[in-house]
Amino acid sequence: MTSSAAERDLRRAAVRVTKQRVAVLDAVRRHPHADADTIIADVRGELGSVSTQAVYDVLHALDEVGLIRRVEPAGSPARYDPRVGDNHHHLVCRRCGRMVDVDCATGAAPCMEPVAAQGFSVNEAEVIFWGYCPDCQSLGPTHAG
Amino acid sequence: MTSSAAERDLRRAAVRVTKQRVAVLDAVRRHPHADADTIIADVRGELGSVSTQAVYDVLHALDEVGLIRRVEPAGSPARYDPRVGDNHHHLVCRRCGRMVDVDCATGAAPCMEPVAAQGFSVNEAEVIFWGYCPDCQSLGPTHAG
DNA sequence: GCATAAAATGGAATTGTTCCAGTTAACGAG
DNA sequence: CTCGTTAACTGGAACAATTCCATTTTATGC
Repeated sequence: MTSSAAERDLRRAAVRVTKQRVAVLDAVRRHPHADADTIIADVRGELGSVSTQAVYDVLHALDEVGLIRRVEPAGSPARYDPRVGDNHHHLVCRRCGRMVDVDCATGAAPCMEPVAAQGFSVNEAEVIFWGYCPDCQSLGPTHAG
Repeated sequence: MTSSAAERDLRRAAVRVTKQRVAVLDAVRRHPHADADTIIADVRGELGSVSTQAVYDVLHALDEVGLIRRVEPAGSPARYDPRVGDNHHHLVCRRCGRMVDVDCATGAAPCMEPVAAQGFSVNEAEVIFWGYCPDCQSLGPTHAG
């Protein structure tokens, strides 16, 4: 088996390369914004078996070295985003939970403005837009309307 | 005991007024951005005893009628904010979890811009600024640096 | 190949929150 | 102001997502 993209990226990030790690990174890339359960299921499909713990460990490790990004919308388990290195934001459907990327529409990181508000030193602005995805608009809100 | 502010607000919101509800609303107002545990402890201090469930129920009810607002920063239990009706955002300390309100610094709801992005209909923009509070800046990051 | 430290395993434990069935209490009608 | 209806509260069990722990396995440097 030749060196996959995931494998190279892991090696470059100076972390040990294991089949579990390669599989998890590939899974996140195949399913952008998926939750841990989805990743675990996908990885099990690839490798036959992996411990739940291993997947959580890998997701943390990948997040730490910046190969993936953890996003945690209110009321949802954590999601994992393979797109990193830019400061894009997210749009989440209130009904089905679907999540898509959005570039900061008003320019470069407009929301970083209040850098020194109340004596805080701010280094990240996390923006989540809530609404309804195309499929769910017709159906109307199920709850939390 | 005369009708308290909390009591009046509840009545106006057309929900039943119970001592638990009054106590919870007062507790949230006394401790802005507190989590459920803190509210439960405070309410128990006031009333002697309340079921955990009752407090959760009330918090949900108050959120639903718009008397409080639920905020859920990543990695933290839900917090409850008594300030409602405006679209202010939050600043959260990575070290101690302290949360403060911030008005949207770049004008009126600048982050609502991508209203129709990708076919979604957006009706809320949630912004969380991450950084270090004045007290924690000197101490440096404990983790997640 | 061998040593060693990092990663994976499996199982139990936590945390925050919700579900459920039964009891209590608020409040509108009489 | 008593009664009935229905919402709210109680207590206890259940749950989902995640983490902790001790042990075993495995990737990588020498």
